[in-house]
Amino acid sequence: MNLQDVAERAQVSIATVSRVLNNAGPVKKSTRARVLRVVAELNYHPNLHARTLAGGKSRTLGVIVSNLENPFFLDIFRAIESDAHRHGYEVVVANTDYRPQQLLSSVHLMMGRRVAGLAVIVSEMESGLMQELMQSNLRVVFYDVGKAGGNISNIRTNYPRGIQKTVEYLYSLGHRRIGFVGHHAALDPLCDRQRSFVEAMKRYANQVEYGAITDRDGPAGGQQATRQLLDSGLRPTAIVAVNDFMALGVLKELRESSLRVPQDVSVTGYDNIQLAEFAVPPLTTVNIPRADIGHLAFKALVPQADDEQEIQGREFRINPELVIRESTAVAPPSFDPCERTGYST
Amino acid sequence: MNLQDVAERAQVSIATVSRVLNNAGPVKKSTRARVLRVVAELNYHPNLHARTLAGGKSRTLGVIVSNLENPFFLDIFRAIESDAHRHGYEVVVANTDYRPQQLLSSVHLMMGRRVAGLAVIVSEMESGLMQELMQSNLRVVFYDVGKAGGNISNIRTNYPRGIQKTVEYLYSLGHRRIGFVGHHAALDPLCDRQRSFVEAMKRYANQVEYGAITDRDGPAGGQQATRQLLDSGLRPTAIVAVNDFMALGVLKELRESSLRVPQDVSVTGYDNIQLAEFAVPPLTTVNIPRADIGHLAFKALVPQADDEQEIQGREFRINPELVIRESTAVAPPSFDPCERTGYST
DNA sequence: TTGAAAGCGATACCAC
DNA sequence: GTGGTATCGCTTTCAA
Repeated sequence: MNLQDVAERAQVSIATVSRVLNNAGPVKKSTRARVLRVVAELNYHPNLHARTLAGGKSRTLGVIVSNLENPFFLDIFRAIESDAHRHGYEVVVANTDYRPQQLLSSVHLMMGRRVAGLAVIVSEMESGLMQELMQSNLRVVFYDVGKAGGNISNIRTNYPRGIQKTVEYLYSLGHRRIGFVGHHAALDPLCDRQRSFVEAMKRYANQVEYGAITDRDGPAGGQQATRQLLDSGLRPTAIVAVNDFMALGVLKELRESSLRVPQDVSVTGYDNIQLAEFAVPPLTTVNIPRADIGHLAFKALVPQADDEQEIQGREFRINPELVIRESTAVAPPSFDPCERTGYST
Repeated sequence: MNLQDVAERAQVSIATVSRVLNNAGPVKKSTRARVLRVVAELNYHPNLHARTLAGGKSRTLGVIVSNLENPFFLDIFRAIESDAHRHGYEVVVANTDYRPQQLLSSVHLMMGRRVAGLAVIVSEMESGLMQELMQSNLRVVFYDVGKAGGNISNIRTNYPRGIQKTVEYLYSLGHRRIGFVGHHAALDPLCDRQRSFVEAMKRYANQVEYGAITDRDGPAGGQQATRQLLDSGLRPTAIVAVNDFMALGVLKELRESSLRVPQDVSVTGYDNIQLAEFAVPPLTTVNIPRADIGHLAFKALVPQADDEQEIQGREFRINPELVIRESTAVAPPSFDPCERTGYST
């Protein structure tokens, strides 16, 4: 069914039907009513592909994330979507599962859709794609990667700073043997996170750090990595998880190993997703305001009328704040002060 | 940038470029190479809107869910998406947040996109929309609602059966005062779930049931409803949550009220999402195989070559199985056997 | 206030 | 093998 069908039945031209459907141009009230009636009768819905093709403009935003299952990404997506809807935009989301190849094809798919803007909130960004995006004239906003300028905006949260605050806090509680639990070490941005941890540890002389990296984000991955960590021989008094979602698994493995949190081992997460409050015990973590990030992303992609100036190519900074709950406490007295070191993946 | 640009630069007609891009029809190897080189140089990506418009077919599936945040829905979506990608389809997802109005516009949006098929996995289905969908010739698959036939398939999980198994089990453990925690009682399908609980309870004479319904799916909603339940005066020895996601909040509220699970109060969920295993204590729940549901949905929407016959309008049934973990135990001795009854929302 | 017609960027059929 | 062109369903001038 198409405009033609509606037009015939309503005894008008397709141009008129189009005007009615778009509230564009003058239409006599009676004609308008008649057209609308026919549209309803026929249950007609305009072909959006034809519409964007003819119209030129897209009114659709693309959002690409690494792992929709991790509430961190979902929250950002939802904030973008809500702003978008409020402004008459649609958004289509793509999930990459941390696969660079999937990211590439998702980006191309979005380009094919001629989206009005693209938010790339992923951990698997690679420089080649970065280049391609910069050369395109697609409006893009990145998360914690790349630099602003031209068609590119970005949002930075300073992960190292958050980790540093965490390590500092644990140190102040007397923790010396601290383990790190992460995932996908092969991806640059995630490797950087791991490195942030190592750097933070270095600031405190004679520290031992140990990391276990798994290939899955999420509770199951966190649990597996923790098992590794415990088996490694290091007996950490604290474990820093790369994010809250993984920390959930850390807690579980400790519990199953009869280690009490926080009496025996302290645990920290990152992001402050809602589940962090529902964990047992509630997680000490670093707050990253996902909703704000979503709103900023939207602003970066859709120039607002009331914006003082051109916002294209802007850089936004977000400050990570430590949120202390019940998964951290003073380090237990050290029964076995033998120091070991090592970093396995 | 369009086919024309590529064609000119490669010194061929747009028809040839199209052939190359679609691997359709014969093209001389050298021409093909030249075209591909130009495509790469220009970083050209075909306009998908034009493509679907011209081609007629869509190669995109629509998925509409009530709450992406609830892993139940996300898991189904991911299964559909994975099958889709394997078969060269794309999928676009829409979230309704349990709002019938949002469902309606999402459906219309999908129609506008001329999707090849639509999976409607929601709790807010209303009969009017149902009718509209049946009259359209869009291939649709529903979850736990409507009946198969024509362009409509559906997948049924027999929620009442699962709840009955749960209540039966709790009863066998000696529980008599059982509370129910749900959300969005105004929506028919969710109201049915609540009713399933009441029915199950009725099978056991002299039973008291009490329900607290909130307006949010999820842990926060679960917690709030549980507080209501505890304040109500009924002192339940068991709480049945409408799903695992809410049960997470139930557990938290009980913990904060110094009620031990399962010693003081037993708790059950529904769905068997992964988080159920990570809850403290791990949740007794009813397994609903989300991945299978996703695969079935895909099968219902995309007729497979190797399918013995027409699968359109088929009905799939799924059997809910009780999964016993550690959140349920024998009912504690009854200190206060005063019976109360009531059902608040 | 309305209609006719020129695109939008592809696909696909038909010639050559 | 390759090119020309009708067509998909809509938006958008331009005339009437």
